[in-house]
Amino acid sequence: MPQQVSEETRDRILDLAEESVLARGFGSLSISELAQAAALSKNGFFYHFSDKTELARAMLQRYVQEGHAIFMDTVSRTSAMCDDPLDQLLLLLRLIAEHFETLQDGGHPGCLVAASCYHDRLFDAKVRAANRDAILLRRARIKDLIDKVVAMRPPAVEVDLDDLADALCAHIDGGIVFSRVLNSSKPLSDQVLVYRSHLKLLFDPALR
Amino acid sequence: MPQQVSEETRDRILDLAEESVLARGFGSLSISELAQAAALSKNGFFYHFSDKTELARAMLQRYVQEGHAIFMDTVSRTSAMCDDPLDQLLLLLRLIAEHFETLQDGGHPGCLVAASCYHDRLFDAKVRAANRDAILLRRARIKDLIDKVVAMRPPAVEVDLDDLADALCAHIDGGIVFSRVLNSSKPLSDQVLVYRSHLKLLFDPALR
DNA sequence: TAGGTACTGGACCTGCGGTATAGTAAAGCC
DNA sequence: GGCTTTACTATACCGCAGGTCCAGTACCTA
Repeated sequence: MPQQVSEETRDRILDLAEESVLARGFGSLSISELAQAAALSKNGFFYHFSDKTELARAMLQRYVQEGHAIFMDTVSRTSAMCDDPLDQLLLLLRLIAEHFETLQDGGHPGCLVAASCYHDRLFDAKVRAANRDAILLRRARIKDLIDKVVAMRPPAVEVDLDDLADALCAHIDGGIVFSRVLNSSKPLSDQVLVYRSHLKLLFDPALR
Repeated sequence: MPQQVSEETRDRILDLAEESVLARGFGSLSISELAQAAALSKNGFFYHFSDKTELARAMLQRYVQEGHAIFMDTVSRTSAMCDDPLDQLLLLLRLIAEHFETLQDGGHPGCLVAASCYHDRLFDAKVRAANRDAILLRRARIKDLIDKVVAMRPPAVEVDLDDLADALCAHIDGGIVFSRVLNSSKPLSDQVLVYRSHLKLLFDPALR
């Protein structure tokens, strides 16, 4: 009865799978339960995904694409709002922190990249490679922003810019762990603000 | 045939379980395989742990205790090596970074606290509470060190000291993700050094 | 009306978590 | 030397989940 298009059902499965994987881990994801939650038979699930690994691949791909789109969208909004690269970056971080803070009950659902890195032996080399590419792409996009800042004013101390770019993701991934364990969205947004404060110290001449 | 004491076998099981959980996640941990790897029958495993949840509890408990002991040991070594609190803290971070850098092939095995926070719905409230207490304890120990620094010299900008203490764990947890995904120990030690550089900027008067 | 799409239902196999029962080799004790 | 405890093994079993196979079927499009 294909009144419902394939894409819709696929996305519904991915939504439910993502929620479950972030809460219980990939190995504990039950395909029967997942199918039931998506109002499908077990075979209905296997019509869309050949097996669990293909599901994992699709989840990660969608997660990375969506995350990248949201990030780039926020970047373009901030660059429209102010001219100075440092102001743009600081504003971006404030927006990210505010976004995280508005997340209610239970805080951030979790980062699939971080979660899947703790399941990596479950996946094949393709999935791991996609994960690596996703991380390197994000580092590159953040580094673009930092590079623009550095071009205008040198940092207060010497620092590797790749590492500095990675540090944002580190604060976020670490902040997610705190937020989950302490069951509050505050530690996550606070970690973004710690990073923001670090960049201000590094680049803001008014503080020297 | 009790020529081997219970503790030894238990620790052997926990070692193997930890390795497997960090590589594949808790849900994918097979008790049959685990028992076989530990040269035990399946019933031999259940002699030591009543079920998977008790295994998880024991793993986390041991991980947290050992981690705390190593951390406190390193702290006492650094406090014997220099007098100034800032020097002690900066030295501690350098030692931690160096320790991480020496880890070969595949880098850091992973943080069980971070891994288990992505499996938390699998565990009971007791395990989650223990996890929370472990994180708060570690935050408190790091904050002790930062407090001593602040007592001697104020930070360059206002910053929440709890958040600053959390940031170290965030850099480490995030660094572990990078190290695992990029298959190198460097990103992890670099993240510790980024944190170190941040603290120097905040507290070192020579940089102002 | 033919063929593709998006499924359902049911049978089946394998393997795992977990339980139960019976047995056993070694060590410690009295 | 016998008794108990410790630390297991072996075998059998249950229920459930992942996954495969096959036969069908309601709807849509050409």
